[in-house]
Amino acid sequence: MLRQIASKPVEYVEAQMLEERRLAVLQAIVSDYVATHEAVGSKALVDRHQLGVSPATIRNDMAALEEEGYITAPHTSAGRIPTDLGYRMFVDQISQVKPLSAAERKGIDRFLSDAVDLDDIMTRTVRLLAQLTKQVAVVQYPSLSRSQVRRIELIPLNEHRLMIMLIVDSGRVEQRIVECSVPIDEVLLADLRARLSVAISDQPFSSVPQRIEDLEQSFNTENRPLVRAVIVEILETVTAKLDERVVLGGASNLARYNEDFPMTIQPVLEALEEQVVLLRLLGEVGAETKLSVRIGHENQVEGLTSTSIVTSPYAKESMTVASLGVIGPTNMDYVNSMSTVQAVAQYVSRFLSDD
Amino acid sequence: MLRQIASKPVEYVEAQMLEERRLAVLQAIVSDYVATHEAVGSKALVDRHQLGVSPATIRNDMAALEEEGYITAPHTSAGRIPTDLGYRMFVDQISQVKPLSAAERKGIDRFLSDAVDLDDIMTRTVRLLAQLTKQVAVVQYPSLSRSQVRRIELIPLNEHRLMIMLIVDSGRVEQRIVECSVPIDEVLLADLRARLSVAISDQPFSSVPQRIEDLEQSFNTENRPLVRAVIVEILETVTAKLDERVVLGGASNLARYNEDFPMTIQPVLEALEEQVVLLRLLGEVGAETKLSVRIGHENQVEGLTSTSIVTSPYAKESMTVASLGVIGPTNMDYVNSMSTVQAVAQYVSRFLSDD
DNA sequence: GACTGGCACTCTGACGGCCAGAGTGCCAGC
DNA sequence: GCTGGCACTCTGGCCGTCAGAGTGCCAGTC
Repeated sequence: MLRQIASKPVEYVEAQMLEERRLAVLQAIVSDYVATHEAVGSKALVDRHQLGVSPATIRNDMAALEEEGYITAPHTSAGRIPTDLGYRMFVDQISQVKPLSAAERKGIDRFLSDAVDLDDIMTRTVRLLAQLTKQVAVVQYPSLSRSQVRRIELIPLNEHRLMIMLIVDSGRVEQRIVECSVPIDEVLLADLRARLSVAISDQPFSSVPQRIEDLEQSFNTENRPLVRAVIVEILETVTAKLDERVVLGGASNLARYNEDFPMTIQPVLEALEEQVVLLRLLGEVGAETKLSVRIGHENQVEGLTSTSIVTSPYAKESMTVASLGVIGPTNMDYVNSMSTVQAVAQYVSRFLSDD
Repeated sequence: MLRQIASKPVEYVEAQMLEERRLAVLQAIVSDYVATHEAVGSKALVDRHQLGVSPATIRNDMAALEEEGYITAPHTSAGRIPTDLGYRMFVDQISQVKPLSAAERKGIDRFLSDAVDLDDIMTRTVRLLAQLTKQVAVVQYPSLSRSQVRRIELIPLNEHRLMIMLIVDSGRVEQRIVECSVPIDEVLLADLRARLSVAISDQPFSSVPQRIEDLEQSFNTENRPLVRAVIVEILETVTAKLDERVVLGGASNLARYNEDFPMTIQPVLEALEEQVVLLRLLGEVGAETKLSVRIGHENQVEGLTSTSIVTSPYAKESMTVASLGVIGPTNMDYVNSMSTVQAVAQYVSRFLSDD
């Protein structure tokens, strides 16, 4: 788990050894603290880990680590706890995430494979994540902005109402209802549907606006109000923020941390109720292509500065479409969270792709 | 707010007066406790309410009320707090719910009228309820079992995949995907769609199974696999439990009660994460046609025996379609919760109906 | 120069005693 | 049936104390 150190000239070896032990100490502090949620002292450290030196030595290392900002003492005579920076260092040292056991993988596989549609996949995924990590899970629906329109349907509901239905390659279906002042003409509708279909079928969402903006011109003046109304609704659907959906699960896990969590959970719950906030959390990392960890204050989001967030994008046919992840206290079990999030993201990607 | 008492023979008037004062005392205790969340004593009671008697007298009444099980003393020398039975009595005494102020009504109206579709109405409603009552809100989607099929569409996605789309009068749209082993024949599809449409359009969901079960017989043997697959999916959609959707909001309000709430919030959060539980809560009262209040242990649901639930059904065109409500501690503000839930239910009904 | 054992120092958290405050139950009197 | 008075009780806050844990520093050793 520790970074492998290449061989160096002899004179540096000793200094390197020291450096290496410091890292080991930091790592030991983090893992002990994550396990017990209690400040860890020098004696406990040498007892529980094979560090090969005395507590006094460790104390010196700890003083140095504190100096460097990796750990901090809650008060004079308690042990040390990691700072956000300390967690960051710890996480960065994890070169490869621990693979899940065969049983775990099998469990994920089985749980997801029963899903009947996209909603079901999302719901199951969020439950799975929450259950496996014992934390709050978030799963973003495949983003429309990275999807393609598969098909468009215009379905008359009655004389004056029309349902627009956009079927997206990721399996999402977006509907909008248009009210028309004039009775809907079936022939016109078929024509409009056909032209819209030609214009945007199998095209990425992002290109839809430019592809349909001129469509109105090709219709008779008398028909334009309807055409315009439909186009406006499509544009709204394509651009509206609410297209981005997020599901949340395992909020009750937050309550478990109540005892040793430095803050009340209310601000966290509040933040989590804001879709916008969640999207920002997931979206910010969307650009990246791999597992991402944000620790404590690294989250700019108010109310979540005492939490850490582990996210991973997932893909459909090798195209990243959205992200998922878990949110927990900064003293969460990073190793487990990271491996679980990664594994689940892989499975979801697979299910979406060979769907 | 108190029950009006009809005139009685003279000899009963005095006893009736006593009875009446007891009720007033109970009512005063409940409203004080709800306001302060602190056990209320006899002196505070006479100070804050015009009871016209001395604390000592009140103490006698309180002793009687305690004897009867309406209130209880946390310990020898604290004030009294209402029992579930006491709240029940209090709630039953509320003959008519306080109407909301014009401003409040206007606020609700404005907030809901911006909704663009059913999802939006549900989301807005849940937020509104949570915000107005400062409690956890639950809103059930219009139940499919009480809805009618408005229209059915069969949309081929590619040669082997077909999307079934059921459009429901309440505005919900249910989709299912069918995989076909044989290539989909457009003509057959149009035929099937037409016959399905005749069979179930504008029919209640509950009658769908019997209406389509024989449909398969009228097709050629070679086409039956596809027809059967489609019918099976429709039946699943119609009967599946997951049709019943519930949205939840304002969970962060739970955290506010942390301090004076006798229990931890974890079991409550857990219960609220179970759709099944929520549905049971809302469903049990679904049969009733008006505002319903369940107090403390009256909820059989594990984890929610220290909470009270105020629900109201809402309707579309005078047909009850689902319920909504709020969940809070037993010492919630019943008067406000009841009037808000009722008002919101009315507004939602109105929006659904003149939709 | 790095490590170690020892020692004095400090801070927390648990425990127990103390006391004021609040509220009750009961009783005698009106 | 209501009231004022009184003794009683329980809680919660406020110390003071104390053991335990952990540190920082220093002098000594390899």
